[in-house]
This record gives sequence, structure tokens and C-alpha cells, in this order.
Amino acid sequence: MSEVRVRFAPSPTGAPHVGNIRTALFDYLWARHTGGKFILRIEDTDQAREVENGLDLILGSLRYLGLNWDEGPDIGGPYGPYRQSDRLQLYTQYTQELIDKGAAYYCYCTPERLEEMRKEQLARGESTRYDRRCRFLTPAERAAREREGLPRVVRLAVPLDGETTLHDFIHGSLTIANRDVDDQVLLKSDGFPTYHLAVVVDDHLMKISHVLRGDDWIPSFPKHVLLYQAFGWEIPPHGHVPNVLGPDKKKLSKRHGATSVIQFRDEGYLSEAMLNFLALLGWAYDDKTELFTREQLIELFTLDKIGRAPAVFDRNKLDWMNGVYIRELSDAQLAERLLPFMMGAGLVTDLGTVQRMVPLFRERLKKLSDIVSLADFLLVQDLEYDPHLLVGPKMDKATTLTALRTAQEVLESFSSFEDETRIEAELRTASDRLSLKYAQFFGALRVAVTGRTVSPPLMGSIRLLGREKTLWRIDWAIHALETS
RNA sequence: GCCCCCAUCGUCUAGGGGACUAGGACGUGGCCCUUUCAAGGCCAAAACUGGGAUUCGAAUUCCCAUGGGGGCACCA
Repeated sequence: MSEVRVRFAPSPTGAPHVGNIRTALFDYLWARHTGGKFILRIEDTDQAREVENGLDLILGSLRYLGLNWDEGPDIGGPYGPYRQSDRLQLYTQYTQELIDKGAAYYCYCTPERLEEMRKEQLARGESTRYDRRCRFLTPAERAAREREGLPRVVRLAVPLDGETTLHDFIHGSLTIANRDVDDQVLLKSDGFPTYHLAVVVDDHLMKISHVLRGDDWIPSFPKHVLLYQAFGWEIPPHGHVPNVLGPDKKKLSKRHGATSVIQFRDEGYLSEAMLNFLALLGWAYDDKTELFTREQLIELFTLDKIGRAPAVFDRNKLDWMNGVYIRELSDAQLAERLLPFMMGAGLVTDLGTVQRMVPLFRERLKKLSDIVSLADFLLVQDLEYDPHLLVGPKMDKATTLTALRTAQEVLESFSSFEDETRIEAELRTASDRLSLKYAQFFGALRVAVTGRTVSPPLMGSIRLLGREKTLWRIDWAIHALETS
């Protein structure tokens, strides 16, 4: 079997969304599984839609997930260039070949006329398709237009009847009647190719062995098949992978909220969690296994296990999986990943401090960015909260004050707060002495120390906060409640 | 409007004629643990879109319907 060569071919029109990257992941996994090559090709043939940092967004997305490529615009390779705008001569050359073979023709229709034509077709209830006016021009008519120097495009001369079939290793046999296929523009008037021409020429020239792409491309496969046939090239195996949908079951778009993989990275989704989750969108290994390392995915990924039905992107499950991966990290590893998020939020601290904090938060994190709202009370100077929060359920002001003063006394008797176990024991004793439920006693203390009713474990928080800060906060709480 | 694709719990999915009282996971509900919230453990509810056909036997095969989605650019 010849070498597997698969490509991810995005256009630099914005940040790749999870659907695109999921497809790239399948490419990557197949390449690694087979020991083949994963190729990155930039399809920048639409100057109008291009975004300035488009390339960086693509590279950043792939790097985040560790989908490293073997050939690409930045590193080159034996079949470059890997940016279609650098390959324009190739496309004109192959277009000429098509024209010579009678498989394509020049079209001089103006955009205005085409729009007019479409409007009329719509009015008549027909489907909108180029009416092929220029396809049957006499040599004299064509010569006249050339003399006028009219702008021209090149169109594919689709057979008037018959049908075109593509064998797809995911869907089986796909067939579309030629009469339903448009005479697609192959070369635009600005000399750039359209996707249809470029993808066929490049896939062939770059010796792509398997084409994996979103199933929204199914309707245009006849154009590609026809091109392969016109050139006399062998058609590589194609697989149209299921799309990734939003919760409303519609194609993913910006109005679904965060959809670009970069956004997920910036919110603190671990690369390994994202990778695992994405792999399960349209692919499954068996009826049980849910968690896969990169190495396992590479080993177990096969094309025949790719599904056909579109998959809804489920944030809930992603959150769960991210939590699983977060909990698997060591304190040191997690601290390192957390630090940038804390710094970013202005919670200045150092790696050592974060590492000491990690045990308190690790199982409370869905994503790394959660650390900010969870841990800020430890690092902030002054707490801001409503003193009425101190008085919990089944408590009154007087009892709360007693509880706080008692806790204060107990804590003051310790010179260091390092011994959580002893402190807790003494506080429990104190609570018992007051005949309070632990929930009542510790509830008040919790608000005094953390400023909220929900917090990480109290004893651990007190230890990290330290003697001085803790006592000061209790003091503040007592005064605040007294004067409220 | 025309063409195409898809169809198992709310979601991701296993299943490829009898092993299905249809399995797992997320989410949901309950219980346990517990000074809050989590995490963890246990339990529960929850699906084969409908109708024909083939067959001794269909979630699994074939038709039709319905539903959902996608495509119909000098965009990819």
C-alpha cells in the first residue's frame, strides 16, 4: 500500500471552529495511525474573504491540540508551495489543458447578467443555474468578445445528461444527475481559481491518498469527479465526514457562542480533553470506552468507525471531560496551567502559592479560567459582601456574633494555622459547647473568612489565608454585623 | 422551488437478522458521604420516527412517508 497522505485545507477566513478542527483531527489521526503524512494547505483563493491573521489562527488552533503537520506553508515540503495563492500559474496551466480538451470554456457573462438571470429563474420557480449561454458561442462570436477585451472566467462544461457517481467510504455510493450540476466557474476573472479547480489540482499534485471533508461538500462532488475524469487522473478515496452541529442542530456558527477552538483554549479547556472530546464527535471505538489518550486515539482510530449522522456539540459533556483531565494532573502540573489565568485576572501570585492552593480547587474546576472566581478571595486584600450573609439559615444575629467571637478566640490561641486537624477539632468542640450544628457554626465562619456561603474547604482556606488575614477578617465581620 | 444527505435515550454513541427484558457516557432525579460547594459511590427515569415488504425471526435488509439537516456564488 502506498503512503497515506491526508490534508487539512482550511481557508484563512477566521478562527477555525470545532467542526473544522474535528475533521482536521480525523486527518491527523489517520496519518499517524498509518505512519503517513499530515499536510496543511492554505486555500486562500478568495481575496475578499481573507482575514489578516487568518493563518495564525489556523496554526494556533492546530498547535493547541498538538496536531503537528509534516508539510505546510511554514515548513515547506516536497510538493509545495502549500499556499494556493502561490500556485496561480499551476491553475492557469491546468485550466488551459481543460479548454484544449473541450472540458471547460470561457464565459463572458457579467455578474449583473448572471444576477438578472437568477432572478428570472427564481421567478419561474426554477433552480438557479448558469444558462450556458457562452458554452455554445460560435468561434466568430467568441473572437468578437475577445477583441472587445471583455473580462472572462472559465467554466466547467458539465455533460448535459448522464450521472456522476462517487464511491465514498463513509456513505457508500453517491450519485447525482449531471443535469443537476451547474457549469461551475473554475477560474475567476481575477485569475484565481475557485475551490473546485484548486482542490482537485492540488490533491492530485500533492499525491493526497484520502480525501476527508465535511459532508456539506457532498453536493459538489460531481464537479470534482468530472475534473478528475477530464484530466485523466485517478480519484483518491473520498469520505464525507458528518458535520458538527450546534444545540439547535444547525450547522455551527458564531451565533452558537464559543465555537472556535481558540476560544476554548483561552477559556481553559485542556488540550488533551478537547482532543478526546472532538474525537468522539462522529467517531466511536466501542460501546464503553470514553477516555482516550492521544496515543490510544492514534492506535485505535480507523476510518470504518466514522459515523454518518451529524453530531451535536455538547458543552456539558465537554465540561465533564475537561474536569476529568484536570483532576488527573499533578499539583505542579495544574498550578503551572493555572498561573497564566490568575495573572491574566490580575491576581498576582507565584507558582509556589498556586501549587499550595491547587488541592483545594482541583475537583471544583470545570475549566482553568474558573480558578479566578473560585480563588480570588484568598488573594484579594479586602472582602466585599453583605454582612447579612453572615447570618445563615436557622441563625440569628446574636447567635452568629457569639459563634464568630468563639471561633475568633479559638483561632487566636493558635500561633500557626498549619495544623488543620487540630484547629478543626478545637472548633468542633467550641461549636458543641455552644450547642450549634456544625452547619450553623462553620457557616458563619465561612462567610466571615471567604465572603461567601459557598467556598472551598474552610480549614484549608484558613490555612492558606494565614493567621493574620483570617483573624482580621473575622474581626471585620463581627464589627460589620454589629453595626448592621 | 430543485437536488442531496441523515435518522437508537434530551445529547455523544454501541449495535451490522436471533446473544436486546436495546449496552455505555454526559446531563437529569433520588440516596449515601458531608461544616458549604464540588468530587466520589449506589440507584432510577430515559431511545430503536411511522407504515409497508423480505424472513421462521428484524434496531439491524429493501421500499414509501415523515422529520431534521445541507447544497444550489467569479465563497470555501
